[in-house]
Amino acid sequence: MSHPHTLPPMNALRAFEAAGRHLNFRRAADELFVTQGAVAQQVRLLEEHLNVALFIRHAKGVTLTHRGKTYHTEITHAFETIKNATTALYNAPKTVTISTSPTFASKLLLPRLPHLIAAVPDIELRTIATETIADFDRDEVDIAIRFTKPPLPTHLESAKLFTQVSLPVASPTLIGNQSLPLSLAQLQTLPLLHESHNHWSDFLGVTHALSGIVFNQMTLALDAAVAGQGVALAPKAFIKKELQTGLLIPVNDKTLTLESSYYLVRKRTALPRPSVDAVWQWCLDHLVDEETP
Amino acid sequence: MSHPHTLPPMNALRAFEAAGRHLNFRRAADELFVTQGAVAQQVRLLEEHLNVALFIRHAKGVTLTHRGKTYHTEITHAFETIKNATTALYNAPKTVTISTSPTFASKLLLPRLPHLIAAVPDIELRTIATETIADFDRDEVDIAIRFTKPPLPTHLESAKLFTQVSLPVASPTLIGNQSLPLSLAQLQTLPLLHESHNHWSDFLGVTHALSGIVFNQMTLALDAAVAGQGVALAPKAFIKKELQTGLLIPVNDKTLTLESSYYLVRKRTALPRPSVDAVWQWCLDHLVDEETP
DNA sequence: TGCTAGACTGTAGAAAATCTACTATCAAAA
DNA sequence: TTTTGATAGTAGATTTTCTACAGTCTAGCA
Repeated sequence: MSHPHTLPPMNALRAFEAAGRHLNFRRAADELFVTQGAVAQQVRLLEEHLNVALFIRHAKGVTLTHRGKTYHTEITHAFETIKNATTALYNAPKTVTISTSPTFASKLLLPRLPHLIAAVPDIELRTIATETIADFDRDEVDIAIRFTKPPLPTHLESAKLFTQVSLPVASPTLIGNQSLPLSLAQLQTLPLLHESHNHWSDFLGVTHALSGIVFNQMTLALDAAVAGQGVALAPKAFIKKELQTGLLIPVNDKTLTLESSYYLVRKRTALPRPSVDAVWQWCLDHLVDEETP
Repeated sequence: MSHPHTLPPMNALRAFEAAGRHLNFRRAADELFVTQGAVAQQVRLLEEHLNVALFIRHAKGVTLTHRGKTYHTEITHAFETIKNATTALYNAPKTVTISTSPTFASKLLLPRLPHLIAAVPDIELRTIATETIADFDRDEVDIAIRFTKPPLPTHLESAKLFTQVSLPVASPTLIGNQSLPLSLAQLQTLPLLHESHNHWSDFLGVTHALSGIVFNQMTLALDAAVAGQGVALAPKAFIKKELQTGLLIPVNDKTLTLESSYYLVRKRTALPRPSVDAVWQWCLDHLVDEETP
């Protein structure tokens, strides 16, 4: 007896589809890389399962019965759908998603993005720049750039990009004619530009509250510093250009090295991801700061 | 490496389809009557084959990735097609095809057809009445009624319906006031109605050509006899009604029994065919002539 | 903070399905 | 009549698939 609610055996269906298309078990077998007997067996199995004669066996080949013909048309349709969907999946552009902070994105990643795109032309890049850490799974993030410190969970693979070394910097217009370096005392007479993490206290070695403007993103604090609104405690890696062009200058030689560093992070996975590997490698080659290892 | 031209493993696809529908491997496993591990394994296999992550594994269940979602929609479609086609096949009316000669059809089968249809109400009956014997395979004939003699090929199953016993019959109007029975000599003075097989010679025990009208179907010869146009050599089983109603009467008591008989014939087949069995049985019950075994 | 329940992963061995390699048949064509 | 090209059938080998079970993870709860 047949069970109307169960699908027929899939492999038998596949054999039927090929056999019905070729109207020849041997050619169908060749297509499926099996022997003629295997196809004959699978077709017989399907006919028994459905309890319907699908083929008429002649001495020279087979033909489909009326009902077999109808059934074959629909089954072929279904297999076409599967084949197309699978091909589409293969041919879909490989997307790689990079999660990072807005500051890292605007200061280091985005300026180099054209170069990255040129390096991996077949890959569709997606960048998620969020203040709060993105979830690898929920957001389908392939590679994250995170400000953290070891040890990382074992299911994550990581590579250090650079240590965060921060300098007190200001616009030359703010310094005016004061002679550099400024002492810490002199420094505190200037407006301090804070980022949400309060690193000025550490830098200055004080515990009391410090006045100044608080920005929730480092980029904003840097923009403010460039605009001459105060002194920012800026990670060296983020202000290379400003230092080079003289838009910002260190007000003294003291630096603050934080315990956390910037790491490239990704989930370890069983599936090979050549596109992710390529982007990962590009990041290692172009985002590692040699001067602040 | 993946082979774009080969379909993915069918059973893995089936597991993926169920898992994606339930978004839960255990429930998918229950639906497929396997264990949760089997589904997990099949899904993993598919992901490896396609080299695409289809599911995101959380601690509490799974969700589809973007690409998994797209793929799942299409695969579900394909499986729906298969399920519908299969259901349609199950629910298609069972057709049974009977092949017979036009004479047998008009004299014995067609008059009883309403009764047969009533006896097997779910079955769609198809009757092929041809002078030349129909091909079981080409014409997809399930049951044939054939005038033949043993032995039949072993791949055919057969049951004898009746022996063909022929009588010389004529319309009472043709006989007029001649007294019955007629001698063979008297008989030969009347017009003889021939069917394409020339049985009159055998009946009369003569070798020379006999005059008369030749019909290519027995029914036509019988109609001619009823119309008083001559004497026909008619198989008893075909003229029961005419004898009963007196439209035809035997002109003497001599009969001709042919070597061949009417047989019910069908191909032996591995597939169970309850509808064919039912029609076969009805034929045995209602077409066997007890009087001419 | 620790526990529990529910969900997935991974793996070895068992079970089942599938394939191969034949041999047997069949009928059209030579 | 023989040959050829096709399918059927079958036993045993091979491959796939499943089960069973131990491990890991995490949300929710006490």
